[in-house]
Amino acid sequence: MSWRKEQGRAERGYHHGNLKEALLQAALGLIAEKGAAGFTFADAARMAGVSPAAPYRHFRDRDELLSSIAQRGFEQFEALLTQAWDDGRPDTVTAFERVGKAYLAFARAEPAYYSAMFESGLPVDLNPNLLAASERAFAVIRAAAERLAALAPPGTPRPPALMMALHIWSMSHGVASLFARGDAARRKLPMSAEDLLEAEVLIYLRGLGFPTERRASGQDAADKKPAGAPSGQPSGPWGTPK
Amino acid sequence: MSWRKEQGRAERGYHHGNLKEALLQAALGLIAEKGAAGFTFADAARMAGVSPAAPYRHFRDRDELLSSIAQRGFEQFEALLTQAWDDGRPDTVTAFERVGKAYLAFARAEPAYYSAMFESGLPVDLNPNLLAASERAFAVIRAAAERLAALAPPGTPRPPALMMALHIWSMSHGVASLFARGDAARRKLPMSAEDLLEAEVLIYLRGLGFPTERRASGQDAADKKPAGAPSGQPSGPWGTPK
DNA sequence: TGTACATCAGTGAACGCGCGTTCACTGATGTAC
DNA sequence: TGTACATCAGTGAACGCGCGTTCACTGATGTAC
Repeated sequence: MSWRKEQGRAERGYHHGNLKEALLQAALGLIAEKGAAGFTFADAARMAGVSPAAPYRHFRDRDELLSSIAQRGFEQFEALLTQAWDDGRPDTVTAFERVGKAYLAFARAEPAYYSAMFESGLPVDLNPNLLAASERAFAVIRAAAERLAALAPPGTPRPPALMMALHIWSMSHGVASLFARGDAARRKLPMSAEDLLEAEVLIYLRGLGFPTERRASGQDAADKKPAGAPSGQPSGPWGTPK
Repeated sequence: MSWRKEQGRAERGYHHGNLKEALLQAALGLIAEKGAAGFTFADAARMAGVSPAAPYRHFRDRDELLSSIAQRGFEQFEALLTQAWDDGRPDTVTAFERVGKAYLAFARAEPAYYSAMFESGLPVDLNPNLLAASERAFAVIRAAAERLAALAPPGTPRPPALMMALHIWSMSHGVASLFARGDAARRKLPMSAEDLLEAEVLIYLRGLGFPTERRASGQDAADKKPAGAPSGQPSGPWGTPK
């Protein structure tokens, strides 16, 4: 946000120059503040410092603006997940865990995008662009699940990689929606959402036959995690069972 | 819905007789139709066949009506979960699975309640009645988790029962929100949400050390499930891994 | 059993408001020659 | 390099609409005696 945006029309001249972008930013702010349902076209125009008719040059209506935001959200989400996955480095299980945490981080850091993507009531299946963006994001999780499936120890029955990916998605989504959202509807929790999800994923992976002692694959040297990070007990991230 | 409700004022007389209830029902219908954000006080009044001022005799404002619905939703939810849990019969694992399915069934059958409870943006933590109702519902899951924890085979590390309960909650919530919602925002899935969740919970339970061959505890006689129900392969509910 | 009165639930008209959308317009920008 | 013109982006006034909320009111119900 450059300071020029704050100046309003006095210094702006007749043409805004970057109104489409400004409207998207304004809407993001409004959604973060009042929820996807609370934002209005007129309000976005006002925040961008233009007349209420101006947005119609760039978006057919409110819904088109909202789906643009959802779409951009999925793109950023995909980028974040890709970065977290880091092609499975230093080892598949660690990277997999990191993807889950990235999911939470996104919900927390970008409540407006999250809300537009998952809670705005937009029928994702009916909007081809949106659906494609959503699927590209999910594809990151799916690719990670494929790698995990290929690595799974034999002997334990396991579902297809697609289903594993859907499991991870729904775990992450459940924790994020209930406990890691960036707005007032977040529920309080006697632990961090990250620890909750980490334990959940670890138990799940153990159910697939993976050994889940931390750093079991012996790649400690490559592990980027700082020493002293929480949840490092050998028995898992939840302390000692009684 | 009795036919009398449809008649409007002509046969109703000056007093409605049951306006509070009628407003709740009307709001439920509107929320199911247009989402929690889309329903208006005036619309509810219109549907109940009274003037726009009448609702103010029963609810301070729109928000109070909305939280009443959320609260009632949590109460019905609690009842449904309690019934599904059935005090752990015929065996704990089976009953536990059934609780998960009841979660999905609720999301599907009562999209309006579900939306008011989880997606309306109501800050549950700030409304004591609502919070209490929400916690009573969660307590059912928690009690089930306690029983499960007490039963867990020794040797496998496991988290406190509270955390296990939160895991089940978030799994169910994730699957329900993404794939089993009763409205247009539901995402398509190449399998049933029920099967997805069942597999997820089974893998999770296996990760806790439970044997997960179906009906492992030998109480088949008491099992209420009809023969021929899907997902009965011995290796789990997802078919044969390749 | 009847009457007087208090209480309650819903009326209907009115208000100010902000929204979405349209319209003819105008100032700015880009381009052909 | 200059000019004419087309195109584009934003204006501002206006519209109809439905909402939330208030108000004095009135019809119905219940109750004391």
